[in-house]
Amino acid sequence: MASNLSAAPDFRLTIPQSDKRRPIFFTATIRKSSIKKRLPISCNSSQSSPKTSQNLKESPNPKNPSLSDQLKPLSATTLSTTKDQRTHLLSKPKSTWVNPTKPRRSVLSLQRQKRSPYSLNPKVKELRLFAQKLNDCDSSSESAFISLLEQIPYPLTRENALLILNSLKPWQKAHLFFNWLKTQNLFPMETIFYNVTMKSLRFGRQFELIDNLANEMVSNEIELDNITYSTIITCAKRCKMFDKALEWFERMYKTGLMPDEVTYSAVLDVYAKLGKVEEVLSLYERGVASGWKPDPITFSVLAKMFGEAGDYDGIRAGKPGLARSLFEEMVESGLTPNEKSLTALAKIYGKARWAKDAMELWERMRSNDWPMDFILYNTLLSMCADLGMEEEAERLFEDMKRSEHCRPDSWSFTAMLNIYGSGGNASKAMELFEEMSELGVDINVMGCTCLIQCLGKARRIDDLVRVFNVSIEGGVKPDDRLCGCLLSVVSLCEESEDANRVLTCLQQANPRLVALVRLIEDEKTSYETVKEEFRAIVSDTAVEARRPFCNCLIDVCRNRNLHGRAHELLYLGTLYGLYPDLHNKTVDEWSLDVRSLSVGAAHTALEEWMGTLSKFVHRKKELPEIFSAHTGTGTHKFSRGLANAFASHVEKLSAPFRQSEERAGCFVATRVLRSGNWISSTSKIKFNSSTVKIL
DNA sequence: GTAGGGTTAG
Repeated sequence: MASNLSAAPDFRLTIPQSDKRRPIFFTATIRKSSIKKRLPISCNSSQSSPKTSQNLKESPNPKNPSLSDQLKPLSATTLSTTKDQRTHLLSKPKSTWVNPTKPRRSVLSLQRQKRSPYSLNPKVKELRLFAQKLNDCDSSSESAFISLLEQIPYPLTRENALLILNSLKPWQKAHLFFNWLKTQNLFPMETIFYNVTMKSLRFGRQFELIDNLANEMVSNEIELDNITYSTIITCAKRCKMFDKALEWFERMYKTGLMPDEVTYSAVLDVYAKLGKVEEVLSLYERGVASGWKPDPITFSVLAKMFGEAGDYDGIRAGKPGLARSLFEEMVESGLTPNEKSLTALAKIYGKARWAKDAMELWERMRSNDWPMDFILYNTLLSMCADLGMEEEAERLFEDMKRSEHCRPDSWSFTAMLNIYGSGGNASKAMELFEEMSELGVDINVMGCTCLIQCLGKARRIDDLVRVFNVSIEGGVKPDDRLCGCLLSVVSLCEESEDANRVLTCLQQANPRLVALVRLIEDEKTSYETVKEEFRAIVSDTAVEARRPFCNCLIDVCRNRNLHGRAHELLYLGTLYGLYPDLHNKTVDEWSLDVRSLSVGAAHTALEEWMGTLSKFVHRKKELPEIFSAHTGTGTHKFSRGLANAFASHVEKLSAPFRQSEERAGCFVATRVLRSGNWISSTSKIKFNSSTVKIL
């Protein structure tokens, strides 16, 4: 086949814009350079320079499938792609893939790149000492470093140079040494010298230097091997330059080099970090179809992705199930899961609220004597916190105390504080706090937040104030979440004296927020004033704490019977984008989603919504058949109680919503066509139960 | 950190 490099098609992977949110497989297209309507995979894609592209000896030879080809939807090749079948595929890859008449092209090399054998260097000790001297010399002076280098008391053979290069840190020194070596012309600079230098540069996150070195290799026709590519790719990944990582992966394919499993799993992780779940699964499945048996590291990459991709408050998205199938497959194939694989899985089970699987996993870990480290212990404790498994957490915590290398640290204590906190066990949480001071384990801002939340719910304001003060003295820097937590306690306080004591704590952490509370409490404050101060504070607050701030402020108002102000705040929250998915309207159904709202904010939102409906009725505008309000089922520990509170509020308003039997966590009312006679009274709309059919 | 891949919260 004639190969004309300049006319070679652009094989960059592209995803049609309209397909970005498709649940199953995206469509990859091989784009000719003239077609520009597609989105590149990265938002900031940079093309390699023409010079390096040519030097890479890229070939359109179909034996070297491009990444785009790897990612073609399986439906276009041999597999159907429904979720059920995928789960089956993951558990029985071989039987699904056998196709003797048309074997699939391999996408990765099953043989991991061999390293050159380590030759024993008789001068290893002395050379290490010399390298240490180089490491110790003044980093700011290049000339001092070079002159010291020139005093090397040993012949600078290839092996000696490699040993020194390997021992130099930080990256600046390794880089200097490497550049100096090149000027000495003592021996040819082979791939391994570049690889070792690149690894050092990676520690310094010096992607640009690595990129330069890689291009230099291409120019000088020094072979780039799998170790080179995986180092480049992981450096780009660590620098969050995902487009560069993928670009180098593409370049590797184009030169005809097959990735081995290390490079391949590094790339899977790049896609995982980009949130491109379907692409990861596609690559994974193709790898398996090539005969690859993924190892525990690949499992961790996939499992971590599943853990982050799941919509855990929604319909569960099927991802935890895939992680479980993969895990079982891995164990069945004879691999022993390690600490990191187990950490990833424990995290998923916790987030997915899969208590039974979590318990079984733990039993298996114990009976099989699978490895544990302190991160795994801490993750298991967090999992117990997610699942409310207090006794199991206590057992684990005791295990840690008895262990030699996994003594509880501030993470472990925080997890325990979270467990006692979410279980409402303020006494045990306080015992833990005392234990921490005895053991000299400092409480951190997260532990402090959990404990204060717990003490606030138990109305133990004395303890709360003490914990806050001790934490501040111990160096805790309050963040926005801790402030939100204090504000939520303020909203719970029935006695103004208690509220004021908590506000005194909050004053130290966020005086402006306290000033806002004072403003909104004062009925004389104008809406415009509240709006301006609210906007200023929200824009200054961490994104994840903005909505909680607004929720709490609304709660404060409601608890002080300042309903008008609560409505103003809900409006402001909506105005500034804190409640983006609150309302949804289709022709047939109008819905209100209050899952991310506090009880007070949810009440306010319902009143607001019904007020709007009332206006529609008055104006005789067309109404949908169904009205629904989503409170969630309360499976998440922070959303418990919302459904109950909502139910009683609905009853108080005599609104005809009832919990739906078919749709969990959903209140539904429906309009009766024959009448449509909606009656409103005073400020609230009343759905007359004689005219409204209740589902 | 002895040429390459993956781990922890409120």
